[in-house]
Amino acid sequence: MGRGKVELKRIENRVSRQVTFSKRRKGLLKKAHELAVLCDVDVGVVVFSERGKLFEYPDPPASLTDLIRRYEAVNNTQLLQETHCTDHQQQMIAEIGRLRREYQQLEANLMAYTGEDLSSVAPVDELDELERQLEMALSKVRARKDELLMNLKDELQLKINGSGPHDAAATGEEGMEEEMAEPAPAPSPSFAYLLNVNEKSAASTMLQLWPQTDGDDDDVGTAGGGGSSSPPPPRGLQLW
Amino acid sequence: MGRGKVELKRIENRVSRQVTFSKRRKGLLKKAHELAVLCDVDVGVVVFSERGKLFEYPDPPASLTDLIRRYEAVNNTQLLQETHCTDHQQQMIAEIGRLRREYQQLEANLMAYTGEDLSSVAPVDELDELERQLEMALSKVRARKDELLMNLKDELQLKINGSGPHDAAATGEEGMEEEMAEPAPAPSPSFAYLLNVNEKSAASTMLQLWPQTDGDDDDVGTAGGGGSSSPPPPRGLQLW
DNA sequence: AACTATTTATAAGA
DNA sequence: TTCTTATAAATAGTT
Repeated sequence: MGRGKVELKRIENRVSRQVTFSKRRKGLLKKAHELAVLCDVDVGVVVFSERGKLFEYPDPPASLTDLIRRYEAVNNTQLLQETHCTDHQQQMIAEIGRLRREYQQLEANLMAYTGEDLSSVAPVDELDELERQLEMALSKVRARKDELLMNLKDELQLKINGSGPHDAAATGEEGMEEEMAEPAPAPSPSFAYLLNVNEKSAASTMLQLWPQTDGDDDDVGTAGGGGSSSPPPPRGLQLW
Repeated sequence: MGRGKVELKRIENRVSRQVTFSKRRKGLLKKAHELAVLCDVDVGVVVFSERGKLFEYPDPPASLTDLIRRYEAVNNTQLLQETHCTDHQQQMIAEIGRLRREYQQLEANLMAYTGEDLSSVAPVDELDELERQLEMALSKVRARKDELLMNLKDELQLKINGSGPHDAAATGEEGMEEEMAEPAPAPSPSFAYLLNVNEKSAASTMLQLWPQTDGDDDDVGTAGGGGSSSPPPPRGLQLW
């Protein structure tokens, strides 16, 4: 509903995400209310904004608590009453501070790299360095592109020469790749506009922060050529 | 929505009430899902039919329990002074999760931009786009460098020629932003190797997480880049 | 369950 | 953020 159709995926633009959140949250709570009234049933809704703010139905959560009890009864769930929070709070605070700092730093780097905000690159010689790096990056990207294109070309040529009862037609220029060139890319998480944070698994959310499987947890094989870097270390600290 | 408007009151007819319940319940859960995905937030819905049957979102109620826990935490906090920490904990947990996700995303972008790891940029046309962006960045950086160099040149020339004690220099045509032009960068956060987190600015930043700028209802501005972020509820207990 | 005619919800834009 | 408007969706009443 709206001027345009919208894909069911995380809205990357921060502002529109916020706006949409506001509108749809309101809509959802309204729907919940209508359902409850029209059909004379019990409905409970909780929504946590990105920053942890709570929105709920019913509004005076008088009965929401009861609903939750009912829910737990049905599910045989028990809430743990943990009161030992203080210990870990310091650790969490530290963690958040660290993450914020790292994020800002990273963001500044990206802004510089993009040329969007060069204010963090004051001295001329740093600009020079940045220029060099960009040139490097550019050549790498071009190399990669060429590589892919060459692979594609080879594949197509094979199809034409080799077997061939199948159509070898449209190959002319419409280089539609069916998958991608051979041995490399695994994830391919939508590149889109740089700087836009794209999320793949928004759906059922977090609270799984420290996966418990302390062993290994990365999924993105980083570590490009030489500069492997380890980002936010999975710094242990089981909090629960 | 429908052939006719309906009053917001219990539908007396048993059958239509049942039918409407079925339709609207489905609609509600769908809306909940959309909200969760589009806005990347946590949403929980429970619906008890008249006969007590439970319907819920998220579907595999894996996290619904967590949501309830969060809800209780928030809820209790308003009443119980003792468990205040849990509230903050939940918020902190949410914050940490969000930061981690955003950090990883940003990192992936930077890795791509740097050309260090192009695995996230699979399709050829995305590489093409990236190439374009890098070229843009490069030209911006060069422009900035030239600009600085020109300023420098002018300044020097003025010193040689005019020798006026005061600087009336570079004002000539610099449409520069007011804040930072040339007058000596204060911070200069070491550009160095991209990806390297510079720890200098660490100290002052952190632990100022939720500025306590109490507002009203909706949460507003985020923080992502700018940094300013609007606080989660005032819910007492300053931790820092 | 399907099928429309309508009402709602909203995405964009101001 | 709120208002407005064009459209997409949800769904009430019908088949």
